[in-house]
Amino acid sequence: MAETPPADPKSRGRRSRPLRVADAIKDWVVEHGLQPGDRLPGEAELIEQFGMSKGTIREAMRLLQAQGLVETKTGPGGGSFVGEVTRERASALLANYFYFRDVSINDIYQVRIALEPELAASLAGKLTDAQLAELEAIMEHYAEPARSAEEERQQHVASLRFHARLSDFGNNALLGFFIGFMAQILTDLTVYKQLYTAPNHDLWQRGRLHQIDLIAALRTGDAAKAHAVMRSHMEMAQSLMDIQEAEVMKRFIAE
Amino acid sequence: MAETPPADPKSRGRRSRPLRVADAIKDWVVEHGLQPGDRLPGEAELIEQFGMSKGTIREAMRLLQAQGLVETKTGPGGGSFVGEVTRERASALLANYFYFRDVSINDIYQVRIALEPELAASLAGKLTDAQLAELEAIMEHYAEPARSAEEERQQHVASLRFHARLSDFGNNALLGFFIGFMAQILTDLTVYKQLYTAPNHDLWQRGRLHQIDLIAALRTGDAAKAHAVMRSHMEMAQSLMDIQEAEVMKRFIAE
DNA sequence: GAAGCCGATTTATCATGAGAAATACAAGGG
DNA sequence: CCCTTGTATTTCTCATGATAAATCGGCTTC
Repeated sequence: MAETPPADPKSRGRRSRPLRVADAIKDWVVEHGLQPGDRLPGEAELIEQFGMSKGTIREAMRLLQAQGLVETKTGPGGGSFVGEVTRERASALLANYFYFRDVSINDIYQVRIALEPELAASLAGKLTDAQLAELEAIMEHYAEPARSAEEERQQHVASLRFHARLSDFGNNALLGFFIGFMAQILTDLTVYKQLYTAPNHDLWQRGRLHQIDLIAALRTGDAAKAHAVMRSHMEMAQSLMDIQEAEVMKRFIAE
Repeated sequence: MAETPPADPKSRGRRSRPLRVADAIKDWVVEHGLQPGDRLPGEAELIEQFGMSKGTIREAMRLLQAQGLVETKTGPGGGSFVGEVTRERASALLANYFYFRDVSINDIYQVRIALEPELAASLAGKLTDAQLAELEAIMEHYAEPARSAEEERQQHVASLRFHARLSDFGNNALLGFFIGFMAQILTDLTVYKQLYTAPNHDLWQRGRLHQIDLIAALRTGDAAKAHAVMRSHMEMAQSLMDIQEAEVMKRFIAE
């Protein structure tokens, strides 16, 4: 139980020492099937095991920390722990990839139009009453039409939270992440870039009806209906957004 | 031009110093619009600018390095440079997120079925002759039925490369990444987990016809046909794969 | 004159030790 | 009983020096 990572990465390779130490620790976590929250050996132990200096070990831990694989705490009972890679963190890391690549709002909606109806259909008849209630609670945030740009923005953010929660309820983690990632990007764009500033009563009404219909279809288990409603909803949302051209993902560099 | 990052992150905050230094460097890159390959200040300069010790600065650089945002080289003209976040690296970082979450082959195919036809349709009539030729060249790798499990595996990998290249040709970087990510995961599963070991002449023939039809539809610009063919192809591939249940993404911890 | 070698220089990398900050837990005072 | 205070533990930060890696430029050689 008091086992510690193997000391072999001392062997000369082209990779730097911190990289090799990080590799060794990752392998060690995998082999021992450690779970998020489990404690890793402390700095002192690692120094002893690997026979390397404190700085090298610390740099290795920073590498792992940046990937969200470990978290460190000071104090008694502190140390390094296997980290929980949250969706937020994974999204932030992924956003780096898009920093130097142009992604327009329309690009995001091309993917949303393909994925969101798929999710809705697969969730029809599978949600608990509590989950449906939570979704309806979120909808309360836009039960009334917005009377200002600021209110409109808040409603839009709430609407995106609706989609993000829906993606959490599915049992397909991959699909859930992709949808959640896009919802987060759009949320950030809405908040920081002040998107969506033109309240429109007619579109608000149609959007709200969509979600009411969607909830109903989800409740009754009508997959085809859920798919169709979500598709209409996405297409409407896209037509609202595509005024904004080539709004890119700049400024989304990870934490 | 010889400007260097601001020295303000010395201010006391809750975030650790390396984190604040990393933040400052990222902001500096963004503000100055630096491109991949551009040189960042050397260690010595950063030490001076931030008024922090070498170790702290190095830990900050390791944080950025782990995210693929900087690369370092030794020697004259060496130093730290703005890094290129490749699809491989972004995929590896994202794979960490799925390490503790079960993702089955069927989950991957649920997303592929939604996305790949969308990509094919949007690419119809938009590919150059050179791109079409490259795709046909990849298809040569499975022009003949496989006669062994090993050959079958190689053909499957080639087929995945076909999809990955197709995703590169689109002008939607988001859609391209998602598809490329899944192709990479499936490739790794095929190579390391020895998936797809049962050659089947009938299915091989149908799969090949799909891709021939797809190339034709892409060439003539028949978006609806491209969409339909790709959908059939994905559904067939899924039926081949779903023997493997709940094959998870373990062992895909980032570099 | 061109190609290949080789050392000088620049840069990151590794090591060590001392001390500061942060935190949990327990003991003492109101 | 609650609040404060002390103390042990652990990471975090700093300072400095020595080492290794990689490249540039001049030199030799053909």
